[in-house]
Amino acid sequence: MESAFAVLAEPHRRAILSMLSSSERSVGELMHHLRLPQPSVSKHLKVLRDGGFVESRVEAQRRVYRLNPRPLQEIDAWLLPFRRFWSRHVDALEQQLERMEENSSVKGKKRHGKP
Amino acid sequence: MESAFAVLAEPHRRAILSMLSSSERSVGELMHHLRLPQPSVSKHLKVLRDGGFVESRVEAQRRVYRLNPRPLQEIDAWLLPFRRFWSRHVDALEQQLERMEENSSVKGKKRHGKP
DNA sequence: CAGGCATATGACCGTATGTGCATATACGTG
DNA sequence: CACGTATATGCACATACGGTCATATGCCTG
Repeated sequence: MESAFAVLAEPHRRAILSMLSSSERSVGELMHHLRLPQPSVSKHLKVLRDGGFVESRVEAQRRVYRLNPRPLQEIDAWLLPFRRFWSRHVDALEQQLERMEENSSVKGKKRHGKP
Repeated sequence: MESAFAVLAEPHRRAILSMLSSSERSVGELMHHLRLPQPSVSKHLKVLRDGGFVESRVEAQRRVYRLNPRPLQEIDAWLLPFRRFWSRHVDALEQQLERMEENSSVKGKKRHGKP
């Protein structure tokens, strides 16, 4: 698993993180919410653990998982240069859209025809 | 490809986006920088196009690609709830770290107790 | 119009990944 | 100590993905 993004590529894993952002949860709770068999949940949790997204606490037989924000903070940091980009280019993009509109309305067509 | 995160899971694609954040580039330029065969570059560009991350402009035989910030903005938006989480918990985490420090310095990375 | 450059697309292959099932492990309780 | 609950792990399988090679398409130039 090379990057935090690869971990987040999986919808169930994002769902787990979202659930954990509101509060800690046991595997059973996650399982119930996600409507996913327990082994799947455990495996996703392993990926999340290995990626540093979550940590677990043992509570009797339960493992209670909680969020660890660091990897998400790294993603936040990765976005930084792009934020500069889009704040610089907001107006340029709007102009671009206007140009596209007045230029043609057939943007869906793929010009593959042969002459 | 179900999500923007899946698109970003690929390191070469992130590299492409980073390159495009500084300026537009032709496929050839990207190819040269990434040291990747041209078909690979084109395929990654297709994924990025389908995901809305980039747009291309035709310039003679060249296709010049530029960044489209929207999908990245969506990711930025997805991070919002987590930002609230980590700003709420920064101090808690610091306390946690201090506790761990004063508790023991030999715990290392035990995480997976083996019997 | 032929030829060449720039890019896209298709087929094939090896590998990684998510899922399901079966099972192992750990813990609490009678 | 046997049993049930809660979670993790190993195996098998199908699928998706990235890389490579070969080829198609598009455009420019002589």
